[in-house]
Amino acid sequence: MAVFEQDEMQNDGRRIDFSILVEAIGYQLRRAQLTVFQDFHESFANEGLRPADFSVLLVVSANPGLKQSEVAEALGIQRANFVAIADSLEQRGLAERRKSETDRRVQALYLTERGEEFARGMLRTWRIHEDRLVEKLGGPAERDRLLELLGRITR
Amino acid sequence: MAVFEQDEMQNDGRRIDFSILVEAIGYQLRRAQLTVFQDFHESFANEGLRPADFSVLLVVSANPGLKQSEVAEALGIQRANFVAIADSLEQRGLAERRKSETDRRVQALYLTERGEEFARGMLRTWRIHEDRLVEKLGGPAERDRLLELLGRITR
DNA sequence: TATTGTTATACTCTATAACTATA
DNA sequence: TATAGTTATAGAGTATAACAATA
Repeated sequence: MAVFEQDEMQNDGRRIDFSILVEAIGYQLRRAQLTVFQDFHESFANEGLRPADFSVLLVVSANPGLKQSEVAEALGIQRANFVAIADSLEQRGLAERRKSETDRRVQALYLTERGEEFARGMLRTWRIHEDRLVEKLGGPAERDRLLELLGRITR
Repeated sequence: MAVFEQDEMQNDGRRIDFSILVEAIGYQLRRAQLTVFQDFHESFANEGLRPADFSVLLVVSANPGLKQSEVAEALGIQRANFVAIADSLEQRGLAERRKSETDRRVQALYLTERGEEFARGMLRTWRIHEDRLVEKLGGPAERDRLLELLGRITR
């Protein structure tokens, strides 16, 4: 997304009137989300880690043995689209699929030892990213307040 | 996005541990944004109006005569991608391009009379959508607080 | 030379339908 | 019949390069 300031000077000195966009929750939510994802992307540029990979690694690490479809649904990812994500994590040696003994249809997901180690480093990088955001917000209290307000929208 | 609750019961009664995702600003921001855009999409299903169309109509209405590239940059849209948006608004008879007299390269944008009328109805629909969100948040004070926190991230 | 609008193109993300193997 | 994983595919949204017209 282009870097710009609201009510920025443009157009030969005339200010652009953003009208009610400045108070549109969806618009401001979208802009903030893009800003945060941009920072996330730069933080993980070396690892080539996308937000979806990050969330899958966290959930599988905390819930070893979950079915693919359970991880996918928990994260709001269609199971069809989850296949490529699991493929990539498996090819990178970070996760593995194991066929369930009791139901041969299901693939249970686990992190490899290398995956667990990768996740630990990933979390260190993530905390730096997150701390930068918390500082922008003004502190942990503001972070908590933001999360609480976002939660009211989501649930 | 799939409808789900955090820490929802899944996996035969075992709760899924979302680990630090519950306190990840980017993740919760993304979820909230998807929820709001989903509501926006349903609110404007009849008009077939996308968020980008909405923001362009608002900015052009409030700033008649802006150049295409100015509108695009203000909204964080690449000028190449803006062409199709302007095409569609023009084809629907809502906006029009007028070649500048002083600089024959630039296309200045204006809403048609029909476009202005459309925008007024659009705003009525939008306010219902927005009021629904404000109610979820708890009231106008919470809305203002959320916008303020989002602003700290964005700028 | 630089800028505006444009076209073409590619890449990511997301959504849907249909197949397979198992249950 | 139903479910889990998979494949194929299509549609958004977004990013970059290059071109024509104009400055």
